[in-house]
Amino acid sequence: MNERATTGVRLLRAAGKRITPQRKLILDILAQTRRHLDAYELHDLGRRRDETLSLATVYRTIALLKESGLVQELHLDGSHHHYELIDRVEHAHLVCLGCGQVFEVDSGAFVNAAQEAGNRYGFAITGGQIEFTGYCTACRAPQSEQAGGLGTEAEPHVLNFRSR
Amino acid sequence: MNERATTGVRLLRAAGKRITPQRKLILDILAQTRRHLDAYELHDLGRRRDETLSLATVYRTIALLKESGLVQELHLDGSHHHYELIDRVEHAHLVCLGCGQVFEVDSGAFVNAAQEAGNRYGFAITGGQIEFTGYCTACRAPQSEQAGGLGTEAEPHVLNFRSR
DNA sequence: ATATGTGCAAATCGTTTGCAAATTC
DNA sequence: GAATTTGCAAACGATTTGCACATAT
Repeated sequence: MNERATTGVRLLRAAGKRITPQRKLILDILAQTRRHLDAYELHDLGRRRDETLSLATVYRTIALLKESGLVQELHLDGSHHHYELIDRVEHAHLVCLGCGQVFEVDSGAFVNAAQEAGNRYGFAITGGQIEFTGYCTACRAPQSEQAGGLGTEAEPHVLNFRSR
Repeated sequence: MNERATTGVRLLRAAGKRITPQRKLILDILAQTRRHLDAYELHDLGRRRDETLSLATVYRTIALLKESGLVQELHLDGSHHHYELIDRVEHAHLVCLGCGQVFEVDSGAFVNAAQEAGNRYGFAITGGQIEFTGYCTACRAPQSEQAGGLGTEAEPHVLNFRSR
């Protein structure tokens, strides 16, 4: 079992929750998958290792992990949710309206701005989601472009794509 | 009819869409309401001026306005969507996990960070949503009870994430 | 005149829940 | 052994859709 999953198990146990094979399985899948998974995918992947895993358990486990602060719920599109293990590394999501891919980018600047905004309004920030829509390099090409290209274009980390 | 609503009508018309009393009504409500409305509220408010307005039309109109770029869909909680007329003023949302209130904070810092991130990755940003969860000043005080058991330990993550 | 939009009711989709059996502590 | 968790199927709430009628252009 992945190290991140092991950490998750420890935290769950510390929170007084029982450790079941289903919970371990789901944690492990979340821990070793780079993409943002939705409940259906989680169920699907889970069944490859435990055929009897039910969708209801997937949802209940997700809820548990959310409550325990281990998992973050994302709203990448209007129709359903995606989930990811909460990482110490803050990041923002860039959702391409052309191909549907989701890119993850570091977001130190956003976090700083958030911290500042929080302080200014007396609001204690515990988490959040930063998401931008737009067009990735590939999807931009066919149309008019804008001279925004810097010489050095870093490659964002590709995570996931989905058609609706 | 509100000025913002009038602008909306003009834009719709320009997009080759027909202007119906229902659409005007919904635009007008969106334009003069400060809160972020969900479909149900929109329907409810709409009916006060047109009793026959159907929920289906509300949804269809929202979809139309989204497509036309007039309305933004927000994911303020896990269960359903909220909508707001798109404004030129960028802002982030602070969602209080205690009372559920949504605070809007204007923030140039986020916009700058977004612009920079976009350039860096060759991603053309067209819109987005910045949302943070936490506790507002009023809800901050009452927050340490949760001692759900024997020796339960608190860890770095904020527990007790609440979804509505 | 004709394409488009509407209300209604039924359908769909993601998600939640009641219950009895199975499992963890 | 007691309390919790599971799978199943049915229930749910938000959103969508098929259809016949009404309306905007």
